Amino acid sequence: MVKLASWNVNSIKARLPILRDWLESFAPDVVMLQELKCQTEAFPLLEVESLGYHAAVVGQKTYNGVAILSKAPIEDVIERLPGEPEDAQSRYVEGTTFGLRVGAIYLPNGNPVASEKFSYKLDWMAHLRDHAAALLGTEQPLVLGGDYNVIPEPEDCHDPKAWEGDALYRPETRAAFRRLLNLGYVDAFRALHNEPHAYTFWDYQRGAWQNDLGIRIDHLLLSPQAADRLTASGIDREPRGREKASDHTPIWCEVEQ
DNA sequence: ATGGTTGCCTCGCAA
Repeated sequence: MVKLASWNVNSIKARLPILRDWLESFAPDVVMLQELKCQTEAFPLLEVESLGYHAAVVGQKTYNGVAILSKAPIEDVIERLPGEPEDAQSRYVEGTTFGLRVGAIYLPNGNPVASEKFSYKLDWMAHLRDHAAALLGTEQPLVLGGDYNVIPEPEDCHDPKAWEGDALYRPETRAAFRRLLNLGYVDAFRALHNEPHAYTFWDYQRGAWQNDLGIRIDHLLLSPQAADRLTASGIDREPRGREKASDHTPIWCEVEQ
């Protein structure tokens, strides 16, 4: 069994105490991290290695930044989304570990919609789709996980009306996410859970966590060969309730070896 | 319609 997780930590430095506790207690084999908000050289590599993990890190000062942690070596790492070779933003890292091809994704937020940020998001999603399609051709078990900044369906938020017009819920955004699924990828959470209002992100503001006013925007997408082996999935709400929490909480799945 | 919060790092920007 391989236990994989994804977590937008909203600053690796600010989250290090919670991350350390969670790695020890939850003990995932593979973790996809987003929003490191630090340069690659500033990543706490020794700390992570002392907890028993290898790491592939693509950092950036102040913004973005992604990593894969794994209890096994990570091979054949790529640090950019193919098709976005000159992307100045660190939003993608991919490698092979435990016999799985794993991609860690921090998809652009895209707000405000009436700006170039939204077209950047849609372009990025088109490139992700192209790459995800190419990967399927390899017939490997694939896990593309991360903060997609996409609310797939109305039941993935508390109040769809409140999200109308937002880049996370725009029809173009949801269609682009469906185009990814339509290639043959499976949402590891939705494949095994049909309950609505299961969230992965709660805003720091307006008591969103206390009132469970969240959104489900972090996803683990599995290729058919990985989905065949899916045995469990879930959302670990525990870290979101802690002091100095990230605004996201970890999602996870288990696949048979 | 606005503001509320966090993290960066420098007092504004992104989320």
